[in-house]
Amino acid sequence: MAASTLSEVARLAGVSLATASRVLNGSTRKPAEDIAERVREAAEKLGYVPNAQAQALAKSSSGLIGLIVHDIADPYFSAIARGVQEAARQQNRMVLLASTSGAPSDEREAVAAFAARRADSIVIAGSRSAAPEHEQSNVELAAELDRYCRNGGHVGVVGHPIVGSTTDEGYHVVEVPNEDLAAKLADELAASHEGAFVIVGGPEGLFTSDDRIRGFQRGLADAGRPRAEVIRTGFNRAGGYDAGLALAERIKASDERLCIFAVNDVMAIGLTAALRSEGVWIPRDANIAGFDDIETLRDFRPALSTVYLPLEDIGRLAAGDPEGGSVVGSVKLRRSTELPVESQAG
Amino acid sequence: MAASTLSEVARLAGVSLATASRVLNGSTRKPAEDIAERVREAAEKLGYVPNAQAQALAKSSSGLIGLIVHDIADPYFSAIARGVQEAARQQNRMVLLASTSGAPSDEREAVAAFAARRADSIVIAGSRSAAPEHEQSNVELAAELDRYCRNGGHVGVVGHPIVGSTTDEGYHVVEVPNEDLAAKLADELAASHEGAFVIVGGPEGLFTSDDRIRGFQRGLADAGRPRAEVIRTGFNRAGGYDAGLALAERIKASDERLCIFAVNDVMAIGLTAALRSEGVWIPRDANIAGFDDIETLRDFRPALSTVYLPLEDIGRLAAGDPEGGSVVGSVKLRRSTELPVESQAG
DNA sequence: AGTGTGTGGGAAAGCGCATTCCCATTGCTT
DNA sequence: AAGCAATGGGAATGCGCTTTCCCACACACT
Repeated sequence: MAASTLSEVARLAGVSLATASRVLNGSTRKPAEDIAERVREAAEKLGYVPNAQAQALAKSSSGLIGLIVHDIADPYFSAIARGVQEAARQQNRMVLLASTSGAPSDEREAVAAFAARRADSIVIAGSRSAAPEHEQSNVELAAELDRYCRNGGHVGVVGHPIVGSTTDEGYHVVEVPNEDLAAKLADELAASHEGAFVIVGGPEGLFTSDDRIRGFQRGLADAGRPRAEVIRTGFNRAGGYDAGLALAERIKASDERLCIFAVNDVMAIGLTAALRSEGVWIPRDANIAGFDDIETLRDFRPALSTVYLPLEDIGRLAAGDPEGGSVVGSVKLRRSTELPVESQAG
Repeated sequence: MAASTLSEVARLAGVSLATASRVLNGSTRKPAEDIAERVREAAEKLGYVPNAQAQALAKSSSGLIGLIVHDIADPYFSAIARGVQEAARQQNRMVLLASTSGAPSDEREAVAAFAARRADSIVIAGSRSAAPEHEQSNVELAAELDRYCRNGGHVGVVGHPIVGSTTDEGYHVVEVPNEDLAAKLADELAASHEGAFVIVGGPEGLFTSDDRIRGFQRGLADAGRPRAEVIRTGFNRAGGYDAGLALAERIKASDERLCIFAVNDVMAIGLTAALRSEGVWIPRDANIAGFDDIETLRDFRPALSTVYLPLEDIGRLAAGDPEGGSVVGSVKLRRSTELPVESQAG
């Protein structure tokens, strides 16, 4: 990646380095117009592209925003990424991407890499995990982030603060009202569903999942309904699918009508697919609700009852949109939790 | 983003800058173990994080891969992004992201920004457009890329070469057999569908779309079928939806059975949604096929006949996976293009 | 005419690091 | 024991740029 340099431009234009710099890369001092023109011409002729690395080094600000997600191909994360990307564009920065499949140790590595690149800020979008096997890595991650913040970095976290983090200067958490929204969802579902509820959740310790489970249970309790049974599985489509296979048995074996809450849409889709493959129809034989209101899945039928989350805004906020704002979601009741019409119910 | 520097570490460890550098950032020369240990201790104590910018400047290689997509939240692109991300990880690099909504002028800007950051390579994933209003921007984009390549950059393009590009050193196109696969799809569909075909394509000039249209027409011709009518619309869900609304009228007005090929899955989904909202059922009243076999949409029902594309591999290849490999897709016939069972046909 | 003020270009000092070159030391060889 | 290569640490240079400081000059003022 060799390219022509500022000093080449300066030489060709017959001016000093300082002048060339002032002309080409916005400074407070504006050289005379005739000189400026000569410099611009020279730059054009040489195909000069300023070296951002060198600029960053000289003025110690890289114009980079680091984004950490579990999986960029997951629609939940790609929606957030879009928001981050937009914010970056507005701030005239660029987004550095890191996917970690959720392992805190990978996240730590990513933070270190971002810190090495002197990213101006870091956005961590994946859900935090309090699982015992992650404890050690979490501590290290927290340490890495603290160090980053102490050195003047800004970090925006979606959902929950990093476990064990001590600093809070430069620290910024975008609170997602997972628990409240899940409670509200439970409440609204309880209004139309009389049977039992089952929750299909992610692995124990995953905050996002746990929050939604807790909220849902609270909502049920407030509505005077018994606690729902919780099935633990993977926090992705495959997890939902597995749970679906297990539940299909139960549904076919009894004639109790179940309302199943999968803690995210992608899981709900997997769940539905499994049930369908076993001959269980939604909403004929059971009800299903999800969470996130993923855009790509809205055309899915039966339309999924879910909770809308402004993912793009969340990304924007985490990336430090100066406008600020807070996260409000809303419950979307759709066909997947309607009572079956009599004529279909056979 | 101030942080402790190598020279601080060196001073604390009581060694020279050179030695500290050799210890901490893999060099061919390995200092003695006791000294190395002292340096590492000092680094640890100071929380030293090497400045990648400075390293890049010193050894002129940034470890960055630039990725340009139309929209990171589009599942097509996020799947490719995942592949790029993986390749980057293997190469020990990081991914710089840029979304451009498909405007060549934005793409040019992104390339310039990547060049400024001295990205080692650039991956351009969005489809090229030959639309007249983009002509000027395309020329500029090509120029920018040529310059980047001339300066030693590598670029990987998915699908088609940049219009008007002259260089080919460092230039690398991942060919996607859109046309052939579309032809094959048409061929297989022609085997079971007797009525007319309609193609819902993107705007004229968009290569990916045009290729698929051309291929589909060729496939029809080879199967001895008349050319399909082509409807031009947006290359996204909204475009598909609009086309669906228009087609619903026609379908309801005649009793001819249509097979509609939407040039990508997301459009096909929009199309289906529109038809459904107008009371047209798939596959009862018409057939629909898409393209891409987007993972998230596979659970969609009626299951979409489509063409599988190894998007992740495509991303990996474009990012310069040393393993190489070529892109092979395959036709997936599913329920959306099956003939309706008699009992449903009423 | 002499001093003051402002204007605008240039020289040079870093920013944090890799790397080349140099030199002192050590351990061998004959 | 003298001469040699090999080993390993340090000084210094440069990567490309920004920015401070300095200086020459032009103009206006008393």
